[in-house]
Amino acid sequence: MGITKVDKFEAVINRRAELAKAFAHPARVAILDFLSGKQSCVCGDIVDELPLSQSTVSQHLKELKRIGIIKGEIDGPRVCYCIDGNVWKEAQQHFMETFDKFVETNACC
Amino acid sequence: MGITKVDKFEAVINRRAELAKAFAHPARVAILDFLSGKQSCVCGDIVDELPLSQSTVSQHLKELKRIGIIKGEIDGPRVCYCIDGNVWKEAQQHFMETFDKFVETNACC
DNA sequence: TTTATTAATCGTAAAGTTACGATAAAAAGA
DNA sequence: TCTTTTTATCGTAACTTTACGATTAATAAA
Repeated sequence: MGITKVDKFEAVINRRAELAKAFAHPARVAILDFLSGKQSCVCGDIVDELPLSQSTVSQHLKELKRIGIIKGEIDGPRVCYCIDGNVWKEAQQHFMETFDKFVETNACC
Repeated sequence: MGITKVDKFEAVINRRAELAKAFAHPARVAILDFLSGKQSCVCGDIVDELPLSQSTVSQHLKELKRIGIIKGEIDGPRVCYCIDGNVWKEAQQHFMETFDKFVETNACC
């Protein structure tokens, strides 16, 4: 099918999966890494940073915007992108909760 | 195409994306959440926890095993699953580095 | 030995993802 | 106004993912 049964899971679970999806492709990891390393908006040069075509990069940026983890603002002929601090924190919180839940014991395989 | 150009990115970037992929589907989030909440291996009843068929769950478990974040051990007719502590830590480290890199400033959109 | 039980694998259908070139749109600059 | 620059969108191809039922394999239980 290729269709994820989102309606069968709780909203938190789905949101967690969606936020993880932002980081689940090397191009998006590279984009987010690039943006998070800057102290201000990045205008224009994201495509030059990636080994992919302009349309493909644009598609990945669209997906990141859909998830909400980045914001884009039109600045003349260019577009300025940056991390959305609130969603970034939301993601961080989700992952922290996830990782903190596991406590290793020796009762295991 | 649907084929990710893994060869165009650094190994760290690709590994980071792969680890995120473990959390990028609600079924896998639910499985990992279930396993990380247990103090020992979970034998058998993962399928009952999920609103998906046995074969679909098995497929997700296979993917998680491929990534390395869970381990499976045969125990009679059942299989016991648990989180792989080392890979769990590896993922935690990757995400911590990722999230810590971004420092919010007011110079932005 | 025969019969459950449990999980993996197979086959397959449907939908999603990734990628690119071409085209369109929008604004700046000549 | 015309051209250039930049990004989004369209169209499309190829591959991947998700999902399920059916089957197989392996072990335990009767």
